[in-house]
Amino acid sequence: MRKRFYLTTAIDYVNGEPHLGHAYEKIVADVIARARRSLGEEVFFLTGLDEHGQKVQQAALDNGKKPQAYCDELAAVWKAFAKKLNLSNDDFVRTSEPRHQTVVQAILSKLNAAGHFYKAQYRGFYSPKEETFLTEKDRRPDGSFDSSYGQVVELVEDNYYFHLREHQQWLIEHIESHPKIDPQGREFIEPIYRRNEVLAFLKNKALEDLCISRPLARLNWGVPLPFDEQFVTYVWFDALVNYISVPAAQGDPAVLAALKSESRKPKADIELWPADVHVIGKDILKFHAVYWPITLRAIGLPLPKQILVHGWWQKDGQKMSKSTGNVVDPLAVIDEWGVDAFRYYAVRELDIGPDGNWTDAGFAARYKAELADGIGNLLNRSLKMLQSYRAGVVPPRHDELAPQADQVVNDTIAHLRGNQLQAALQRIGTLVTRGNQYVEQSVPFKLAKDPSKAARLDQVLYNLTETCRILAVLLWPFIPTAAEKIYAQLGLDVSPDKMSEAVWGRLNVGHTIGEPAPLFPRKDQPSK
RNA sequence: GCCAGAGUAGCUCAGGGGUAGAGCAGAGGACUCAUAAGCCUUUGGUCGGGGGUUCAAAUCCCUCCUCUGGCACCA
Repeated sequence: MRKRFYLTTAIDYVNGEPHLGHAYEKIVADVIARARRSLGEEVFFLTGLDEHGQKVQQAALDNGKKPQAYCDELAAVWKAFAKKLNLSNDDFVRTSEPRHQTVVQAILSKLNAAGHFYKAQYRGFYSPKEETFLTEKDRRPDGSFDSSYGQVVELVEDNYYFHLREHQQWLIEHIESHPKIDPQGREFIEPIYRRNEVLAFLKNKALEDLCISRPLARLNWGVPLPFDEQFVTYVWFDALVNYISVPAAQGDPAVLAALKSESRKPKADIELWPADVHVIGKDILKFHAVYWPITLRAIGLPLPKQILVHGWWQKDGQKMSKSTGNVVDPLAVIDEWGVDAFRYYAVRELDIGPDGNWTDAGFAARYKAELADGIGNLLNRSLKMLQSYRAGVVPPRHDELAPQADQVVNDTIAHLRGNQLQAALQRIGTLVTRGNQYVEQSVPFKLAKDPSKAARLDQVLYNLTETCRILAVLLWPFIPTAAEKIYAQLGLDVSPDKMSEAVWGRLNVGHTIGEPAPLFPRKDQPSK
């Protein structure tokens, strides 16, 4: 029994269509999850849905449905989306689930009993569309509000607030004192410029207390406050708790102890909290880097080890927007190109952190150059030669390319441990290039014409075949089904899902490979 | 407005006082095992403008311009 590598994605707001941004974040998390499993760690990968709130309530009403029934329908869509992306998540949380809500209420009770909340009257402007309170600062000189807020109403109402100010100093210190949490030098908040933003935010002004309730009269689709039935919980407070409500439901001893839960029995074999990585978008950094750590501290739980912040995608250099039709539909791309190509491009094109730019031409170019003509062609030419010249039977081991393969394996593992997924793919790409160069230099097709060169041909064919096998193991976290196809073509009936197999020489003499077939079929674009 | 960061080859970016780099795109070549794939060679740049420090500046300083991000919301 040992602690699992626990990683999460943001939970998506159910009331919308899955788009490229959602897909990207989930793929990044999935690659990390698969990489860690491949490296031999026990992993728990969580994703899910945020279902409460005004907009969902309103949308359900507009559709003539009860919120729960409405969410059930949409949840099916989102779960199918996760499957389509080939996510390897271990659980899928929905905030409307009882297992989640009981934890939210237990936390609210605990924090309230400990005096973290107070009730106060709020008077001011509110945007139902954005579910947010507005201040005088949000007002334009003429007194109006930006149209993005929709209809703005003036409210006078009581609400519960979470004392934050007393937490400001220790949080600053925590962020500053946790710059390096492992040998790769990962920050508590990464990339470092996001960390600096949070520090600047915390240092520049006093935190305003967080409003954690909404009056039942205005919103009933939420988790009721256990100590005041006239209110439900603010959606953000509700949503963040998913990161520990699922561990609680799974029986994580640390979380259950903090909640003093008597209804659930700890399971000794499930140690999840603290999370190793929260993968989030830059838009929700403040919730994860400020409100969430403070909430955890108040509950008495340790903080997550890392918040990994990714950027946003543009399409053709422009912000994606439904109204202009300037969007990338992940499902359409996957249907046309396959899920592996989609996963590959997303991770290869955009490093975790900066914003990226999706272009269809760029996608097609990478598919052709790196997948079809790169790894795909190397595999195909290697196996076809082994099939033609040696009837598909692996010759005796030979280690000509072993040193370079070992280096690529070592570097790739280091990159994966540091969540440097783009760098890992780039490094793997150098082994593909090396394989193709090796074919040109060793000219096996010429050796095959000269019977006196048979021994040399054996050597070359072994090096090529073994390189392909190593590549399958390295690529598995990124493009699992393609990696498995490589193994199948090599005649190996297991999955290349263990990095410990990325060791030169595991392919045995006398083994017979399977049938070669184009891994990423070339797509000749109709010339327009 | 304020605070960061960035402006280097057609594109994406690395370099960070001492002869300008990579990948892709473009051009040329030899080959033929392969998904007409791959490999080799190669053309591109007064390193945003101006001023300064220095024997020497893409690199340090000043100034201006432009872009991006954060300061208020959103995967």
